Amino acid sequence: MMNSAATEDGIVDRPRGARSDRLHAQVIAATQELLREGGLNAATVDAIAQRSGVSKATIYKHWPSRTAVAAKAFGRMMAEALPLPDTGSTREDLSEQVRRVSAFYDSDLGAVFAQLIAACVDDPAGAAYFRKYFLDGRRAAITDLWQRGIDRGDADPSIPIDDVIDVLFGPLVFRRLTGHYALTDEHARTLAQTALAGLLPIGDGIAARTDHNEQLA
Amino acid sequence: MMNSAATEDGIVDRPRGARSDRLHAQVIAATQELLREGGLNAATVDAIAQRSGVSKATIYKHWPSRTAVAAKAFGRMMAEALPLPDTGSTREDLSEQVRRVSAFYDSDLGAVFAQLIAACVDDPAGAAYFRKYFLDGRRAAITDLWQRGIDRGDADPSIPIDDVIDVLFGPLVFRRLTGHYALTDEHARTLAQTALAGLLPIGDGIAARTDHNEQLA
Amino acid sequence: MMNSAATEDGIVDRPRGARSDRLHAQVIAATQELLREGGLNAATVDAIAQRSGVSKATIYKHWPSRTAVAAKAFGRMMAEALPLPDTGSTREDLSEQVRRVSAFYDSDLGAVFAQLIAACVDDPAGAAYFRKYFLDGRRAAITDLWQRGIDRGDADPSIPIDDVIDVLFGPLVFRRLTGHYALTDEHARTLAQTALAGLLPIGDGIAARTDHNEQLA
Amino acid sequence: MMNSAATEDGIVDRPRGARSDRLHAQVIAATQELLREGGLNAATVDAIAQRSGVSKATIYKHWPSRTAVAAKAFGRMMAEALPLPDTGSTREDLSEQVRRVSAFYDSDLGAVFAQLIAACVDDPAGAAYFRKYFLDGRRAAITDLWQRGIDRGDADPSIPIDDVIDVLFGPLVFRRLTGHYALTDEHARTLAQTALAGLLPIGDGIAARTDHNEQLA
DNA sequence: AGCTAAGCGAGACGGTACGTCAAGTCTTTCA
DNA sequence: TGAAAGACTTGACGTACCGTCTCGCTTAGCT
Repeated sequence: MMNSAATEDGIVDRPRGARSDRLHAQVIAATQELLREGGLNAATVDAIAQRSGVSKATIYKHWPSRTAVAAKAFGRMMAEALPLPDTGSTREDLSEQVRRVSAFYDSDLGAVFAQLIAACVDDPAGAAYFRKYFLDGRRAAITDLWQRGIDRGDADPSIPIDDVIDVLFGPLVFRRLTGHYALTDEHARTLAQTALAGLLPIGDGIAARTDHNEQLA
Repeated sequence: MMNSAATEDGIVDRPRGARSDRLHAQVIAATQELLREGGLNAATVDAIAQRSGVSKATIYKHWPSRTAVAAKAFGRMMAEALPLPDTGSTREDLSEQVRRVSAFYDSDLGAVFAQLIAACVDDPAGAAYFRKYFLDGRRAAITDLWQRGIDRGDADPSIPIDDVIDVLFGPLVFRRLTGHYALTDEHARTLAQTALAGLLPIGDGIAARTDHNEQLA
Repeated sequence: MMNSAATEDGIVDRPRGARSDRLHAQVIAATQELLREGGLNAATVDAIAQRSGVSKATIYKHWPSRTAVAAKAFGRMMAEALPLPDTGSTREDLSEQVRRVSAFYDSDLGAVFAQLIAACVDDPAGAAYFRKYFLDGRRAAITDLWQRGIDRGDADPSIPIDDVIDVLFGPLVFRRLTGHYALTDEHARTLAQTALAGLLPIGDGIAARTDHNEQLA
Repeated sequence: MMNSAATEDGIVDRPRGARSDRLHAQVIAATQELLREGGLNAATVDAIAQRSGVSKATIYKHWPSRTAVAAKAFGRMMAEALPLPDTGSTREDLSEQVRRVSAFYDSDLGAVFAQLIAACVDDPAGAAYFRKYFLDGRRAAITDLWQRGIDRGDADPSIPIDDVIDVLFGPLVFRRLTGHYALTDEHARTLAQTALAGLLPIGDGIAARTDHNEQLA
């Protein structure tokens, strides 16, 4: 399945050199165009090869699978999208971000996002690329935002950041993939509120948002 | 794409009659076997036809797509799995359920679940089946659990049930699909706690878990 | 390598039926065109599929390999070529036929013949087709010619027909393939004479052309 | 197609010098190993380059094509194989040689021989190498044998030597390539007898093996 | 009981993309 | 400066699976 040296996480150790880098960039650019024009289904390896002028064989030397190419191209493409809000309030920031991400998922590029996640299910190597070139960046951004909150004193440092991120955005991913609940701004706003406030009332055997770590003992 | 009358939600209005019902059951049974043996990839339409003794053409008269068949088979297969806990405490019940679902996602059949979600992305008709025969049942169960909490007084009736469900289980789906965070029992336990307690402390401009609807105004 | 039921000699037992027959004929016709236009190299499976309107997958259901398709197409194409001479003299007939075959090998279609033979070397299944649809017919024709000579009394029935054929035409094949000796009419005429007369003089411990079987004792 | 100066017959005029000679020898040796181990298909240019430690570019400076390399390697490899018999009788010598060559063609290296001939069909430059480094030597040997016969008086000097060789060995080549007739010792023996005695009886309007040239007039 | 028409089994088919392979060319780097 | 290393293009390969389609056979259900 893989035809190049690969590090343990499935990321291919691609050829080095100026020429190689140029080809690499051409492939990414062509893939981005195709993703924009017709989604993941349009970004076949043949189409990428043709559009980029780089041969299929070379593409398979640089990436382990089509999904990996698309994941990297998509990650680069979205790098500057969805800039973080900075209202001074962590609650506001997160709520706003949930709404923005919801709107994004509901867009054409959001469909590409869904296709990529889907493609990762049977392609662990591709999934590694998706995480490295898309997810990691997104999650780092939210982590920054959260850290600001901690510094400011309105975020609880004892909550695992992965929980923070996934409780806020996991629901949107779930909804986007199965379509069981519409990705409207209204729903996003409510979701943020629900997630941020916690589901159950205080005093149900647990103090709300205090002493988080203790509860695990 | 569809070769039978279909209702607006993509569910095919299949032929009626005893014979038809028998064939239907055979297909579902064969598909379940195949899903168990080799996941979604093993459940090709050809394989289902061969194993069930029902022809491909007939299968496509009963379902709009392969995904739809698999979704229904999977739904039936999982119907009795993951029975709801009933500890008397909503918090305990939900926390326990999050852990069970996490363990399920981490299993072989959890992989099938992920494959089905993935397959739904480019197959709206299949997605309708997945929702109808799998998701809806799951969500109804959690809804019941939540209702018990409301009746008991430890659940807030103003929170949209879709938020309840998705905040608790969306993170697990997200993690299962991209693999960015392991589905361990430890993580599940913590996640439940985080989701149930709310992310931010009380007094950050909002009262925790009270007067939920008001906030939307 | 083979994806259809195949008889022991490598000939695929292709689907039956009117539609199937029509497709079969289309493939053969398209292949013949391509062979004429650009030789074996032009008759790629993709090209045949495109030109014939028959899909690649179907072609591979009817034949075990590209060589097999080409061999059959070529055999059908050449069926009426090179009609046997009938001068009343076996010597004259054979000599004439050697010259005709030499001229044929030297032509464009002779090049295709050489390419087919070459392709058979690493494709036993293709070779079976080449023998069945091309060689066998040719050899049967020479056998007929030879039988006329036997009936007439000027051919020796004790000589194995395979020796007759191969001594006369094997040299031409050899020359065509390696190009070590030109396929001129002059050379063909001389070759026929040499082959027909025998290489060594009478009285070299063996009687010329008499009692063939005895010599083996 | 060719990247070095080449003489008119396709033989590359390779670089001179001690270093160059060493590289040349390494390539030939590596190719011989590969041919022995896995036939022509194993002797890919990449494999030869790797095994010999000589780069592909350098190989293409010394030879016009892969076939050419293999042909030369094969020729060198077979140089001492199949030594000529010398029984004192031309008939015996030739008959014995036909049997030896038949046995050789039926061996593993005989398969390589067939693959090389096949490869020459679409590679005139390679064919030139095959003739120069393999065929020519073989043919010269038979020519010597035949000359001994002429000197001895039991071979007819008027028969073109190319006819002698091709009538005797062309049939074996033909049989080896298409597999239409088995390469058994029995068949070889009979073939030699047939070829050496001539196909048609004396008195069929031509004197057997006499006055060969006259017949052409 | 026989007729008829829908339902069905069997499986051929087109389409589309996949990932692979090897030949031959070209570039970069090293000694 | 010449070769090693190896990246790159090209072109074809054979495979897989989807969803469609055609052809008879079967079997209800009606006459």
